[in-house]
Formats: sequence, C-alpha cells, structure tokens
Amino acid sequence: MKEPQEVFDAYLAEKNLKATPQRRLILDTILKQKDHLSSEELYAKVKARDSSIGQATVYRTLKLLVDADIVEPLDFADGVTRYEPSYGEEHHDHLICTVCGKNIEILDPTIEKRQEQIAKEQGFKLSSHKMYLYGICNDCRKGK
Amino acid sequence: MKEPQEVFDAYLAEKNLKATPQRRLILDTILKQKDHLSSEELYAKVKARDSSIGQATVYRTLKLLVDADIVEPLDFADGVTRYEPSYGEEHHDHLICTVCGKNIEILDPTIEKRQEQIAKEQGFKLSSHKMYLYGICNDCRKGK
DNA sequence: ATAGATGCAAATGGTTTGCAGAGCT
DNA sequence: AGCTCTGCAAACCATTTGCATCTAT
Repeated sequence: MKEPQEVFDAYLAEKNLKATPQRRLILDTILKQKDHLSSEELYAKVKARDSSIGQATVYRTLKLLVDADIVEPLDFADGVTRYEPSYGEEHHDHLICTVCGKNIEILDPTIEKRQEQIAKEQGFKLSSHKMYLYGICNDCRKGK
Repeated sequence: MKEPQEVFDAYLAEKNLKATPQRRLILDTILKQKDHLSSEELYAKVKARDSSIGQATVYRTLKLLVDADIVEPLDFADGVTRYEPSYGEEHHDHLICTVCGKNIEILDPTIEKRQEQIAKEQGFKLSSHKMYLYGICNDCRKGK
C-alpha cells in the first residue's frame, strides 16, 4: 500500500496544487499522532516544529487532506472539529464518554450492513455516515 | 399523555423559571412545524407572530427546551443546528440527501439494539447517540 | 515565469453574554 | 420587592478569506 504522503502528493499533482514543506509537515504531524486532534491542537504541534507556520495554513491543509480522503473530520459534540488519519484505516465509529472525554473506536459490521440496506430501501446512494454513541464510562461512574 | 406545553410549564416551575408568553410562543411555533427548523428559520416564524421577540430569546428558549427533553438538536452537516420536537415522539435517526437537503426519518431496532450492546460491552452507560446517514436521493441522481 | 501558497490580520457567521429596563409571582 | 426575563448590541470563537509577498514547478 502506498504511503499517505505519496497519496497526498498524487492528489496535489492531480489538482495542480503544490507539495509544499508546510503541507508535508502538517500531514506528517497528524500521522504521528495517536489521538484525535483538534485543529488548534494540531496547530500547536505543527508550530513546535516550525514556528513560522500560520493557523490558516493548517486549516487549509486540513481541508485538502479531508478532500483527499487521507484524514477524516470527527464531531465529538464539544464545538471543535477533530481529525484522524483515515487513509488505509478501516472505517469505524466512536463511543465517547461525556464526562472525561475518553473515546473508544468501534466497528460493527451488523450496523454498517443495516445502514447500507436502509439507504438502499429509501433509494439513496449512501456516501457517508456519522455515528456517535455518547455515554458515561465505568471509571467516571465509579469516580462519583 | 401530557401536552408539551404542560411538560414545559412543569420543567420551568421545577427550575424556578418563568412561563413567559415568549417561551410559550416559541414552543408553540416549533410544535406547529413539520420540518426541522434552524434557529434562524424558527426566529423568522416567531418574529412573524410577535415582531418584538429577539434572537437571543429564541436561542435561550431552545436551550431550555432541549434541556427539558422537549426538542432535540439535529446536525445535518451544513453548519446550522436544526431542531425537532422530540417529546412523545419515538426516537429516530436521519437519512439526509446532501444535494437537495431532503431528509427521511429512520428507525431501526436492529441498530438501536446493537448500539446498546456495544456500549455495555465497553462498560459505558449509554445516554444518547447520533446517527446520520448522508447520501444522494433518487430524484437528485436522476436529475443529473 | 507564473499559478499557486503562505502568513498575517481582518472578516464571517452562528451562537452566547452583559446590561439596563421590564415583568412575573 | 425580589427574583427572573427580555431585547439590544457587543462579545465570542472556531473557521474562512483578502491581500501583498513568497515559492514550487
């Protein structure tokens, strides 16, 4: 399988966009991260590596990466969009603790299959979906 | 079953808040609506009935209604939060056409059950969930 | 050479908040 | 009277955009 950076380069080339050091650095920073970073958090990490990079470039690059299907935007219902690398990763949804913010990735073929089926029944061509389960984790319940 | 207005009154009373004409009017306006209104759209409808009401009151009332479990916020991925009456309604999710905005309410016990089960397996007490299926409807595909 | 990229700062747009005056109870 | 409310306008805050300057190709 191709490296994400290669995929990004190919995407940029195809769109007549340029592979700049900033863009490479931003992608590299996301890929190195385990967590789901908000653009603010990502910006901080990026800035630590090259302090001359601006917020706007991070936002702009993130948009490209989403469009290139290399990263995916997440909505944890706290007002900030987070991002996670999605290229080469299996699709999954999230189970989020609304107290401590912990989140667990879930993958359930039963649900995925039903979603497709439901869309088809309604004459829709499914392009994407979001599923978030919100609850309180064991630790946070005990902690009380 | 109690009327939504009664439920709202009870909620307000319990919190030592007041049942004002504005609040009643806003709730009444939402209830009369079939569609899922954004706060902006709701504000317009409310204003048509009483032009002295301000945006802020609509936002503040919406928050109360959500907290009282009378209406539910929806995220159709277009940057605006929409609201739908939820009191006395069966829970359902949404299938949204990203071209024309059409949305279909879906209810699938298989998925609901799996969600509960997944949460339990992870030690979570599920409090809510969001599921949105995005796609393109038949009409919009043909229209091309 | 030149279309595209960057950083900065200003703009946007939905939503929230401070405040002074008004309204319930 | 003593709270809570309201409308207004200003404030917020994540994200976007205009612009003059740089840079990858």
